[in-house]
Amino acid sequence: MPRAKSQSRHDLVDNALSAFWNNGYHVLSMNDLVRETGVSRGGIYSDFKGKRELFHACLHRYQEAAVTPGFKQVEAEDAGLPAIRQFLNLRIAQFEELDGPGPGCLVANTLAQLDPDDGETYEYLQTHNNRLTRGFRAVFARENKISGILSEEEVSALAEFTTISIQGLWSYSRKTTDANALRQYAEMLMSLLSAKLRIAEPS
Amino acid sequence: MPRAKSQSRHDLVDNALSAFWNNGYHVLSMNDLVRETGVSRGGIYSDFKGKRELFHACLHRYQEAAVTPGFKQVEAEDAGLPAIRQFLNLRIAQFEELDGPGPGCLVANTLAQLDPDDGETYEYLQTHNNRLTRGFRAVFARENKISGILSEEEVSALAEFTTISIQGLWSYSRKTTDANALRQYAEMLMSLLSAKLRIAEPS
DNA sequence: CTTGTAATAGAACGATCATTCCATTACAAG
DNA sequence: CTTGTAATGGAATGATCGTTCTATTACAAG
Repeated sequence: MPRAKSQSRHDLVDNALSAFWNNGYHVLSMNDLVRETGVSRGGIYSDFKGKRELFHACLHRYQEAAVTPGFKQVEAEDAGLPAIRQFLNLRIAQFEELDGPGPGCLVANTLAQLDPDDGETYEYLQTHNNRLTRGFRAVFARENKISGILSEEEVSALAEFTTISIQGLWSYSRKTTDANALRQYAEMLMSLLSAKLRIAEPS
Repeated sequence: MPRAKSQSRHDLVDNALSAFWNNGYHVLSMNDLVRETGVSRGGIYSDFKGKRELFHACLHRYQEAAVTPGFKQVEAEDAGLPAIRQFLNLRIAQFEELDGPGPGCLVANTLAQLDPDDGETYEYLQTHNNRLTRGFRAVFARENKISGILSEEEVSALAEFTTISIQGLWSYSRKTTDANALRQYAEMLMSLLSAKLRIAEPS
């Protein structure tokens, strides 16, 4: 047993994820994947039917490796607006550790280069966005319960707005090296959300 | 003279633009371009050095063909928040004329699949975003002059936020067929901007 | 040690890529 | 009509793509 399969497969997906994330599905070749993951061609094809199936595994891993660590605070039972700010801060802090532009959001990147008839990938992206919107909506509903200013529809609309707007942030983070611009966006978003919910802005 | 060059070149870029816009740079092959534009391989290569140069011409055409028609109202000397709303409405109306999801924003799409060391394309995308931010900032500064609530820095931050946030809208429009979701986003954005500027929301 | 197996490196394959080239066609100018 | 030219369709090229296959290596179990 030259290589423990379960462990190697874990590393394979992990490394493939960051490779896809940084370079994009179409730009990244199998040669690149072999080099970046350290796993041979045969090894990859013994675990996955092909490039696309490996990519789908990476999309799944992306949730638990990149989204969940920050977003579980937003999904917590008692989460408020500060949880959303922490979610943004975490990703911006990760961005700051890099020298160049960040990889953005794998889901948003994939969406921009999605083959129109790739239904399987499409559904995954939908699931991701639904998760974000549901998390935001729960937070907004909780915050709104205090004042009760917004209707249920307005709370949902605000959650969907936040999901869409934040997609723009990850997209933008691929083009800039200035973490301050991202922080400024995050501050402004929190300010606008606080105002809409009639909540005193946190210092 | 079997084909008037100036006219054919105009059509070539126009058709190539919509092809790139819908399919993305890497997915679209030269065979596709020949088929979609109706111009032969030789014709394309006599006008452009290659696929990349044609794409850059399309990025340039994108400004005048897709961005300017709606955004010039925002850039007008007397433009206010309603001009921004009209800008969004126009693009959403164009989206509605399609049956499936829209092509989103060519700049945002390109950004998500940008080769990290393609500086020329990178600079073009920067220019596009600067144009949007400058337009928004002028509007916000004008609207803020009435009440004077926001500082100059806050006006700039709000403009940059708007540019980034709207990128998310175009990204999202690639995944949905529901124009109402886009309209709901636009309404919410305008509502948040109005609140920040302490302006009575337009009915 | 030998044996069995899992993973390797890398050749090979057919398809497709961007690009180049060329013989042919279409049409305006003379 | 003939001539010149601009554009065409399509073959050819070399590179690279995703995928398959094979001979070899590395290592645990007996």
